[in-house]
Parts: sequence; structure tokens; C-alpha cells
Amino acid sequence: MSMTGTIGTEGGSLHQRILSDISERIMSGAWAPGHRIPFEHELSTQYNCSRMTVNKALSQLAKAGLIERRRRSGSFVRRPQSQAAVLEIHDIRIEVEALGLAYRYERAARQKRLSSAEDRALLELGVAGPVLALECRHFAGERPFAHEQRVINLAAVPEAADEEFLAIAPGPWLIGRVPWSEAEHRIRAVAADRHIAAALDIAAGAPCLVVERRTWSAEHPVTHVRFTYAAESHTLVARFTPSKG
Amino acid sequence: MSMTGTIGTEGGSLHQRILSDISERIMSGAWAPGHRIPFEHELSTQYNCSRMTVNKALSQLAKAGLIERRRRSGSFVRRPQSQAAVLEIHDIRIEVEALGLAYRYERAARQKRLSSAEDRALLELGVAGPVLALECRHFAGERPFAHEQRVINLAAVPEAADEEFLAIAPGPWLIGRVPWSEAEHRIRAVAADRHIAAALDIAAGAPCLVVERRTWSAEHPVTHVRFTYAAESHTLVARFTPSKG
DNA sequence: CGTTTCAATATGTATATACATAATCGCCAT
DNA sequence: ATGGCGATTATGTATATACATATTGAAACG
Repeated sequence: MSMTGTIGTEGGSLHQRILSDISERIMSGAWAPGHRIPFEHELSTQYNCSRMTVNKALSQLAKAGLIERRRRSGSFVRRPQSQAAVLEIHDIRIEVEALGLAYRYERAARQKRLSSAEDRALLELGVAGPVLALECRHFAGERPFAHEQRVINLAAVPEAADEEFLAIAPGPWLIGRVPWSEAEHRIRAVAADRHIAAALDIAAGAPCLVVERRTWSAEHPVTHVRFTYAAESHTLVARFTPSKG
Repeated sequence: MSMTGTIGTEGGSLHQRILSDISERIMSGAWAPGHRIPFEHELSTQYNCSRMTVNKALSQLAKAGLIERRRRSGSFVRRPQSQAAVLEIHDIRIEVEALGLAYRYERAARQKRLSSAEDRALLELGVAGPVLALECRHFAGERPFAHEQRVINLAAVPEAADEEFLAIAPGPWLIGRVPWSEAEHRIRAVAADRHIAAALDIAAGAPCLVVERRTWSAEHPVTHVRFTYAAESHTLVARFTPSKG
């Protein structure tokens, strides 16, 4: 079987296809944690490609934490999890795609209203004013990955009032429009309430990671957002070096 | 120049070396944003390796967002590492006292041993060596506030072998002695297992926030520590201002 | 019966090679 | 000038191959 040269004239590369195939099976639960996935040579036969190509894909999955590789034993499914650097702008699409999964976004609710007391507390807003409240879900493959609850201060971003946020998620939309000057994250663990449990398709009471982010632009509150992730699906990573001016 | 086979008999792999060399130059500012880094074929000559090896390293850097690759033009350094160290180093005593509560520390277990495979994985330690494993509890008033599991690399901090850590917690002890050059935090939510539940006096299965920190001093792993907090007791806060970029 | 040794096996890393693809440069004809 | 076109160039992806390394299971040994 010589077959020199490139195959990838069609759609995505083989590398990508292997990656997403396997991620999909793991995330969907078809291959449960602990399950031994096929050996490199088996996959190379199955996909009709070289072991190197399979190796690169599996190595990437291992680095992403989806599988664990043991010499002589094979590769095993770990508990699915993803990582995001705390310091980086949260873009869930990029996170999901880094796992080799299809990203899908869904806007569940949208309401324009005069800020409630709770809204004002979240935004640290002194006076009442119009806000846009949004509720969204982010999917990785078929599975819900994150739940988003957001309040946007329309006094700071009036053009958001005309945006439906059906095609684009509010995060990327805002980043392209509003230069933020300061942000604050609050990170904590909570038990899923019924609403969140339903949205994320997990059991009520299951542990979740909540990341709340509040953003200011030139002293004016812009938005408050709360992301909720199922515990197994998410790890935040922050890396620093102290000595850097 | 045939030179078949592997070179990497010494320490780290070439792949790793190329990766860290280039990251280092970018992070340090030696290669400013917009700077064109050497072509793949130049680097392969410089490191005396094949283009494939360089390609894999550069692809990884591109995926990490450090560089941008343009066909026919070369690879360019992207926006400056905007990361200003953000998450504050936890000193649990200070946190507890800021709440107006009495702080108490308790060392539950201490074991000097040759690093297990798990220890080495936690520390990202290549070779086996002596480590000190500790388990402690931190109290706020009468209630347990945080559970601490720590592994100290005795090769990096030999004087820790003689410390009992009965009167002083390992965190403050290490900070005063070892200048850390790099740290990585991993933050996630978990359900309390029986051991943790007993230590924190909460129900098994209750959501907990886990903060793991790994510290290096001049490339040498120093310590890995895992703090577990009962969900209600703890919120992490990180604040940033985007640096010029 | 326990221990030591060794071969088999799966992954890890590197090589050389081949061809695809995209961007750019310079040449040429209009 | 200038617009198109092919040659050049750097990266992208895949191949086949080679040897290293870690682990395991079974055979050999004390």
C-alpha cells in the first residue's frame, strides 16, 4: 500500500476527522471513561492512513486531557474536561473547537428591561437604566457545554438593543465593539439547581463551576456574565511568571 | 547527512527544546510582536533536525496563539503576552483573618518518600527522587475552611526534609525560602469524596472548589498543592486590566 | 514459590520524502 | 503604467521508516 501524497482534497483534513470522531464518541459517552480506545495501528487501518497521523491526533487528545496514554497498554478515555486560561478572553467557541468538537450556540431568552435591583447589583450600577438580559447555551458536539446568563448595560452599549444575538454570541459581539478597560472574575463551585441542571443535562445537585465576569469600559459598567459549566467538563488554567514588567 | 534514528538521549526532547526556546524569546520580548521568526528550514539547520520537527513545534505555538503563520511569508510573533499576573497568591491565613475569624492550622499527615508515579505526574518531574507529602487543614474560627494536600520536591528544597510543619504551614514556609519563577493554577469544581467530606465537615457529594497550584523555580519543579474548599466558603476573584496590545 | 530476566508490544520521537496550497514576486504583453 | 500569469517560496499535511522507551506477561532461575 504505497499511496504517497495527500488525500485531503475533500473537506477537512484526516487529522481533524480522526480528532473529532474520537472526541465525539468520548463526549457522547459512547466510549465511557476507562474504556480502551483502539490501538494506533488499528485506527490507522480503519482510517486507511499511517500510524504517524493517528499518533499526532491521539497525542493532541492526550494533551487536551481527553485520553490517557499508557505504553504497552493502550490509550484510555479520561473524564472529559477542557481548559481555559483564566487570563484570556473567554471565547467558548475556541475552547470547544480546540477539543475537535463542533461548536453550536443557542440563544434561549432575550429581554430588554429597566434594570432591576439585582441587575444593578450585578453591574455595580448606581442608577436605574435600560439593560438587555440574555440567556444562552453553548454546545460541544451534541452536548451542552456551558450555560450563559448575561446582562448588558444599554447605556454603555446602546447598539446592543437592536441585536437579536441569534447568530452571534454576545461575548464575541461585545469584544468586537467595546474596548474593555477592566474586568473582574469571580470563580466558585455550586450545586446545580433545577434550571441549570436541565440546561446542562446533568443531575440536580451536581457540582458546577461558575465563572462570573464583570467588565468596565472607562469606568462605565458594560456587562455582567455568568457561565456555568458541569464540573467534569471544565478546568480553568492560569499560568504566570512573577517577574515581568 | 543521513543520521537516522533518535538523538534525544539527553534530558528533554528536541521538540520541547525548540518550543521553550522560542516561547522564551517571545515572552522575554527579545522577539517583539510583528517580528518574523526564522523560517522552518533555518531552524531545522540551526537545531540540526528535520523540518517536520520544527513544523510540529511551530504549529503548536501557532495553536497556542503565540505566533501567526503566513504561507510564503513566514511566521510572525503575535500580540504581546498581555498576561499581567492576576490571581493572587493565596495565603489562607490572611484570607481567614480578613473575614474577622480566628485562623488555626493543623498538620494531619507528613510522609517522606521516594516519589511515586503520581507524585511525579503532579510535579511534572522527569526522574524519581525524594519528596515530602503533606496533608493539612486550615480553620476559620471553629470550622474547617480548606483542606490542603501537598507534595514538595526535596531535590529542589532539601531543607524541607527537616521541617515538621507543625507550627507553620508549608505555603508561607516555602514562600519565604524559595523564589518561584513560574506557577500554574488549575481550578475546578468537584463533588466531595468521603475523605474530603470528613475533613471539611460537609456532606459527601457536596460541591467543592479545588485549586491546584504547581510551582517552578528556575525550571525545577518545587511543589504541587491542592486546596479544597467547601463551595459556600470560597470564591476566587481575579481582576485585570488588559496591557497594551 | 518468589524473583529475576527477557522478549513482545504500544507508544514516543525523530528522520527523509512527497505533494498540496496559498501568497508573493517579477516578467511580459497589452 | 498595469493587469494577468507563471515561477518561486514557505507552510500544511501526509507517507514510510527507524529506533527509543516503558510496561507487561511469561519463561527461566535460585
